[in-house]
Amino acid sequence: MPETLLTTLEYALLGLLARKVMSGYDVHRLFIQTPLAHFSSSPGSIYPALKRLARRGLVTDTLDRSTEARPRRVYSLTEAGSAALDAWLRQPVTREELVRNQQAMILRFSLVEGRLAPEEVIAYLEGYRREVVSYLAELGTARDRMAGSSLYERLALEHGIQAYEGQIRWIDRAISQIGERLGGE
Amino acid sequence: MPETLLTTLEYALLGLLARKVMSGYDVHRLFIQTPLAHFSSSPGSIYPALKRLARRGLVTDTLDRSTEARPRRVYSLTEAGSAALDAWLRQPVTREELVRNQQAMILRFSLVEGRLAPEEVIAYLEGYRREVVSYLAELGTARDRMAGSSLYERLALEHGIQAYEGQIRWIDRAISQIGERLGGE
DNA sequence: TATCCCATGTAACGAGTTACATGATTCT
DNA sequence: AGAATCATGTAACTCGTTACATGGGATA
Repeated sequence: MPETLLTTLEYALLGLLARKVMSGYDVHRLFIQTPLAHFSSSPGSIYPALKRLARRGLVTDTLDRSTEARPRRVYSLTEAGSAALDAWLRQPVTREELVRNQQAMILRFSLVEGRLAPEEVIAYLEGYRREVVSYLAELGTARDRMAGSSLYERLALEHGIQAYEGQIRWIDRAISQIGERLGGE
Repeated sequence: MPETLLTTLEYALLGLLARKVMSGYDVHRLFIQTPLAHFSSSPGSIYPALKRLARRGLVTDTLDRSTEARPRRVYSLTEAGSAALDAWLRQPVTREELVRNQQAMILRFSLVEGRLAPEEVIAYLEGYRREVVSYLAELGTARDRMAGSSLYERLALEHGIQAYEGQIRWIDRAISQIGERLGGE
């Protein structure tokens, strides 16, 4: 039913809260420190996003007074939040995402541990691969039509093409590594 | 003086209008047809952006009644617009852009024809390369610190690392091709 | 004592998205 | 005649950004 009702940031928060309970400030520090999924670490985005998730019933907030003098507002996933996260993780890569929202695409992959079976992850990557191949075909014909353009425009298009070709190589490696883990058990 | 006062879309519009006079609808069609710089083609973004540029004096609009029954509102660059475009084209790649706004980075490159000297373009690419190398070093240490993470998280980080490595290869090729053109004249 | 970091937020603003609106022209 | 396309826009909404505000605890 819900296709993509939440923003990428909100799904990222669900994914983080699925692992451990966190406060807004914990998220803030994580976004500053880790290069994974480079979101804005500004409180003006994080706190409102957590509030929206709470309003929708996907997370609950509790005031933790135990540890420190000042209470921390910590958030944890609800059942509904967990379900929404899983539904999102199972969404295949679309052309739209490939072109405009690669961040979401790879974020989703990075959050599947313990939530999707390895076979499902491989299926996700195979769908991703199909989209890249199909888009590369389109970029190839675009390149052929570009004979009259400037060197710089052609190089810019090459930049995109080579980036997607690199993604295919990554996908193939990833699939084989996940397969190894499957076989090795 | 103006660092980045305009949005990426607005700079893209300046770059297009630098080549030829266009109407909002022309831009719309271009964004639909070409894979270069995949912006939204919705009129709700294009028309307001053109109006903003006009309000700032970077473009002028004139009603073209000659060609068709319904007048088309066509936009052309002003001197100030041309200067703003050039200033933007000369801005080196920053870490921030590398991580969060690659679109702008490559868009800028694709628009330099006839506006920047090949030597300037090569300098731009060398700056771009330095930023990638420096960021890759950081990602490498992040990977080393990730020993405890899941296979998927590590693969997600590899995705980023390999993408940036691919960019270095593209930069080197681009520099040598531009150099060839320089030498061949 | 003053200043920095922890930790939480709010307010104003700007830009993009979606959806709607309009009317003319060309195609079927 | 009706549908699709050309061509221009507007309105409502949401989200993210920037900047500001607050106040406790630690450090100089």
